[in-house]
Amino acid sequence: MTTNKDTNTEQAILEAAKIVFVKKGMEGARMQEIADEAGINKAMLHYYYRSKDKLFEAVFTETFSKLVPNLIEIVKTDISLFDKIRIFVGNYIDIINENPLIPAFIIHELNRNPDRVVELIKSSGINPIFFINQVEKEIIEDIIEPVNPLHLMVNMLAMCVFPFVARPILEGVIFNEDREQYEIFIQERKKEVCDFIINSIKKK
Amino acid sequence: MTTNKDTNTEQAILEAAKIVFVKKGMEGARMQEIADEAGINKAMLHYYYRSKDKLFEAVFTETFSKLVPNLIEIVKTDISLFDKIRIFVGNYIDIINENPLIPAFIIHELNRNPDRVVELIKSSGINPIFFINQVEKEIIEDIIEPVNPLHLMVNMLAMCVFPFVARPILEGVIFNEDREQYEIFIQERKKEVCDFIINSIKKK
DNA sequence: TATTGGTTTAACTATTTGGTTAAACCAAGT
DNA sequence: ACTTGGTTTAACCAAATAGTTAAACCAATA
Repeated sequence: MTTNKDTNTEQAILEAAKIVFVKKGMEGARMQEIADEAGINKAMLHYYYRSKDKLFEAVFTETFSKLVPNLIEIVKTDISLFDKIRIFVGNYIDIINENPLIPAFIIHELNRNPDRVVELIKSSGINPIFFINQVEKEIIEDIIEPVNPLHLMVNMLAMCVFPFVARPILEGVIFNEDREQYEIFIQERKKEVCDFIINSIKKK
Repeated sequence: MTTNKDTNTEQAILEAAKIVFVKKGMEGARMQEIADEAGINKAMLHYYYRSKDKLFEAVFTETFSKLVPNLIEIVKTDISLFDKIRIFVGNYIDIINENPLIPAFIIHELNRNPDRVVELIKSSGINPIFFINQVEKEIIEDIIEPVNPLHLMVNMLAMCVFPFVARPILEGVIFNEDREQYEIFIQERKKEVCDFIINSIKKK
């Protein structure tokens, strides 16, 4: 009947909604602002996505899934723990660096609707057991020092995510609003965090 | 003129507002909900604090200052880096554990109003230079391995804060909603994080 | 007891905001 | 050219919500 201009508009809405929702969270975002961002009328949002809730749901699911698949692959790959940590940390930091507001977005939603987020994670294929098993295996094989695998994993994730969540603080308090320096810092971290972890668990 | 019942009410409002704001953020919170929580009329909120903004400001400043002074003392104390890390991590985790929603609250506000938060931090007396200097000193004195002090500091903060921000994920995905296990995990971390850090930077 | 002045309440207002609707628009098919 | 059916718009509605106001309340005190 007509061209699939609908796909364009629908996608444009999603992109705009992503920008606004990720920045302001569900409650902070205004439908009007999303419409403006997409350069369309407010009624279009409802035409394509029924309600604010539905639109948010679409944005959240899409945003979340951007973070996951790559990392699942890495964790399942059959390589040494040290290599795995290097690749995981490097990729994770790179991915977040491309969408640096995502962590705060997920944290906000995690507070607002913990069950949904947990459910999403569970059904995403993320399973910490792979990583934990490998750590335990390499401890037994005397490749690394004894270490609690769960704490190790949480430490790794923490060090990757935190600098993005705390970006305004780092940029404002440490780097005197110099974005360049902050970006260098983030790039450094890919090596720095790995060295820090491996240094801590390697056999002496 | 009258008793200082006003102080009671004013304080009651602040407590109630803290609970609601910390949990739901500025936009998610409703004045009516705060009034209900305080067991008073909605108009009282405006009588004592003029506007939602002003009330939020009061809550945020108070909440933030709960986090800071203790830690500033520790950082300035003249003890070895290892001792300092042990005390800092232990105290920081304990303090947050008493108000576990504060980190997410600050993160949310950090996104909404970065400048205000950065200003507040700057004027709070927090100064990373003390910590950084000590790290550099102990490197020169050959007490610890060479390490980038800034990354070290960020790593430490990250590992302390992250488990609270990600609590629903840990509890839901790792501990199968068993709050007890999560609490044990947090307690373990006070030792685990310190060992992890010190292990990484100590001379071999 | 009557006055005073801060405190509290209930009812009200103005505005914001998510959502609806009916009509206009436009590209494709006949 | 005209019909058709999805797309887009402007105007509108209803609910939610921050904020206001005027009157009632109450404890101290003269």
